[in-house]
Amino acid sequence: MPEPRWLTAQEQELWLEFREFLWGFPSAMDRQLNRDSGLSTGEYSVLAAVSDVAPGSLRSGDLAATLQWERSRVSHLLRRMESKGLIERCVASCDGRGQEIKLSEAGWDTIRAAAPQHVGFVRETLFDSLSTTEQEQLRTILGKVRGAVVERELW
Amino acid sequence: MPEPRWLTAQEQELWLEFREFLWGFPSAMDRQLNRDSGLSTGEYSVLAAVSDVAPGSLRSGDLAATLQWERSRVSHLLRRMESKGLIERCVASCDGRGQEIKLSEAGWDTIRAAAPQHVGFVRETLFDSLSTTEQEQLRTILGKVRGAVVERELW
DNA sequence: CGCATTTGGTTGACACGTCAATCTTTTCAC
DNA sequence: GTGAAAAGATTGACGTGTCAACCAAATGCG
Repeated sequence: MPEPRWLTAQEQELWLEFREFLWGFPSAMDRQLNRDSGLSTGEYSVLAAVSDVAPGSLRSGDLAATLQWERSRVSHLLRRMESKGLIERCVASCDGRGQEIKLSEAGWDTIRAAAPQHVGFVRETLFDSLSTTEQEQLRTILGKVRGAVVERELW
Repeated sequence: MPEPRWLTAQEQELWLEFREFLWGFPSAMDRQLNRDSGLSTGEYSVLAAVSDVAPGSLRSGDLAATLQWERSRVSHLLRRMESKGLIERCVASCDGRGQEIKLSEAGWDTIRAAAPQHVGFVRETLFDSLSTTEQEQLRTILGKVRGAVVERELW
């Protein structure tokens, strides 16, 4: 077994910062959403996705595809959101297996109130703090790292 | 209430990619660790942290400080790791409240086997795929975004 | 038609993190 | 010393995600 190439001190620093960021940013987003709207990131994603489609309702499987989530993850979250009164579910008209998802009144109110604040958070933290050049750099960098992960078949 | 500045199409794209990355990279890391060593990211962090200190044992609170985790998170994970036989706990000699954490034999074997592969993953995905310049750019960008989040008191 | 397979979705067990409450030992002011 | 407050750590309830097993409706092939 060849000795692995350990990280240099500099690399270690970047790696630590990177890992902290990977944990910290999503947590911050969660806190912002929860504080301002009582929503989790997942709940926000669902409300945003469903409110974004034209007919105002969505099949649960399509939702999973849109969000790139596992079916069961969607199912669990929808159950909790239904019990909170954020969404409504009924069997699909065309396919007896399917579930039609739509927002309740409360769901609409919630997403309408939450969206501006959440977009504000994203804009202020991600876009206002980075130049256009840096945004391009970030995109490039994410793409490369993602590519390397995909190559290893771990994405 | 002023109409928020919504995201442009370009911004939306970066934002989506960013969010996917924030979810995807840690998941990939988890998969790598679990596949190669049967460890979760958290378990790896604990083994790495404890194995890194000179005396080979650590107070649970110091571990929490090192990892920047909440005490209860550490406590829960240590309980699970102890039941798996990865670590051992005993009351601290100098302070009856404290817990001394040390790796079991199995814990040592596990971290010794896991570390090279994990470092390999990090190196191949993060460092080999980015130029030195890009690594610097990434560091700058993360710092700026983090700063903006900190300013909003959400980090 | 009839039955196996596929597809849409749910469920249960479990790992993980957070928060608030709790417990015990230590500290410290008097 | 003694009692209140602080410090170290655990616990329990709950939200969230994964995986594997499962159920029911739809499909499709003989």
